[in-house]
Amino acid sequence: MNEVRTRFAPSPTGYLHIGGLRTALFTYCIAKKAGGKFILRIEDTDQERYVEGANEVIYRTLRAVGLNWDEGPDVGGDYGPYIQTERRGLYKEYAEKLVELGGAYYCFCDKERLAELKAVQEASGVNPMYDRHCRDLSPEEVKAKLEAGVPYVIRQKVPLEGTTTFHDVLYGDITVENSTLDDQVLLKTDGLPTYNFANVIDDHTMGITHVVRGNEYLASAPKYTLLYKAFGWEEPVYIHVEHIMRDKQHKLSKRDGDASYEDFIAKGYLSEAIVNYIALLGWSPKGEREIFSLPELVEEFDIAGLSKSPAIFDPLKLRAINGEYIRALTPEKFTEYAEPYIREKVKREDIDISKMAALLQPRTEVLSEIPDQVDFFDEMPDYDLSLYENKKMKTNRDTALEVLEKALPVLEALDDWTVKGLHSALFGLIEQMGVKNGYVLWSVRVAISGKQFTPGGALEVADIIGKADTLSRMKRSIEMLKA
RNA sequence: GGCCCGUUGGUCAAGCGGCUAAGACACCGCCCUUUCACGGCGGAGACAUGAGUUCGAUUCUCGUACGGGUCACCA
Repeated sequence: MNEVRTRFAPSPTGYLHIGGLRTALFTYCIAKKAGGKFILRIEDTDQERYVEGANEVIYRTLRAVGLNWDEGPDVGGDYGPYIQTERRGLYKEYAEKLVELGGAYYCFCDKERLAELKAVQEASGVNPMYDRHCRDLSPEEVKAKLEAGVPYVIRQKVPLEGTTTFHDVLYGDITVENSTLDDQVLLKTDGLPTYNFANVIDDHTMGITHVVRGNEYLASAPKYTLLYKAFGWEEPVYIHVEHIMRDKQHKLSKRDGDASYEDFIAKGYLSEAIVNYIALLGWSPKGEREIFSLPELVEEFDIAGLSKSPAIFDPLKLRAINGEYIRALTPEKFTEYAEPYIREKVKREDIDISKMAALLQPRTEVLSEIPDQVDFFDEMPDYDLSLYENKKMKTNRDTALEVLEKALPVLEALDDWTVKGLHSALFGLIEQMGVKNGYVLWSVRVAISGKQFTPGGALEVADIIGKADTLSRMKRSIEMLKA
């Protein structure tokens, strides 16, 4: 029984798209579920698009989410090198071998001729395809040109007639007419392979058993099948996955500003939540549970749960899942994550961050929304007195003034400045006045926060900002109500 | 345009010939509650369309519409 070997093969473009990350995730799951190997390969054959430092972005992101590879550029392995430009000689060798096998041929057409050809074809409404001008050059002609140093490419020799069928786990058999297939370039003038060729050579020589890739490759898949056949190699299992969309007609793209993993981290999303959410885009687990850690995902993963139609990325759902992860955090961990965000707005040193974090945790879905929730702790903002008007609490400016004037001395006399102490003091007043809790507490909370919504109620806010600040804020609010 | 693929509520989706067509997010209402949240309960909301096959189609076949992919010396 052969070991399952899967690979993630990104191009170093400088950032890792969320769709690519999802492909990596599925690829990883397939390997790990079967106890196999997950391999990282860098597809950098396009010299013009090379971006400095791009490989590191890939390593960093994959490691951050826990998709550790068993073989790859920086960790090595028995099938290296794992960077395509470092395998350059291999492709040429195989390309030449394919020529001998009759599956490819040398082509000396220059770009000008090709452009002209394409222009003519387009003008006459024909599908642009290479006209196979060099396909039947005699061995002597080829030899002469090669010796003369004429630049060349090697093209695939697609059968003129018949059909080709390839198999995809999700889509089943897909059959196409060979006549619709172009004699695509396999080896470029610069001696490097095109994706179409490198991919086949690498997957085979690296012993890849399952290929997960974006569905944009579905159309070229038959050509790969032909290549495998020409070499006499066994094809890997194909799984083409649909795209992640921004809306019904647009893919989630770099231009949307929120398509990369690092964008989401910067916005205060948790790594685990991102992974969990993207797993649910285009894949569904068997049961009704939808919160999974990476190891659980591996355990739960089943190719049968993959979807054949595109999925629209829903930021709201990501938020909700992120909220679940935040709530599941230990208080210590949440405090650690939240502190930098709290500190954006809260500078005073006498504040108990962990108390504040405890209030924030159940009402935070994304870390970046914390600053706006805590902007009143350092200093109470100016606020509109209409905040005191609340129908349900039966409060208004007049009742607020009455309540605050009664509460002030009670609090001034309070020594046990804790939530517990505050509770007994204010509830004593409530009982004495014979009113509902909210009648008193609503006004107090507004008076010391100046906000309609706060993390925690009057007791918690008073506890955190301390006695002195609470009293001075109340006095200020009383003055405002009197004016 | 040619070729390939897809189409279940607003979104993600379960479903694989017979179901009152799951569930989650979002939305609405109620409860809990000192606000907002959290939590609990409930509600509204879908098989693109036309034929066929079948005793019976969301499910199978074909057409139509709509959407996506692909047609590079990019991956």
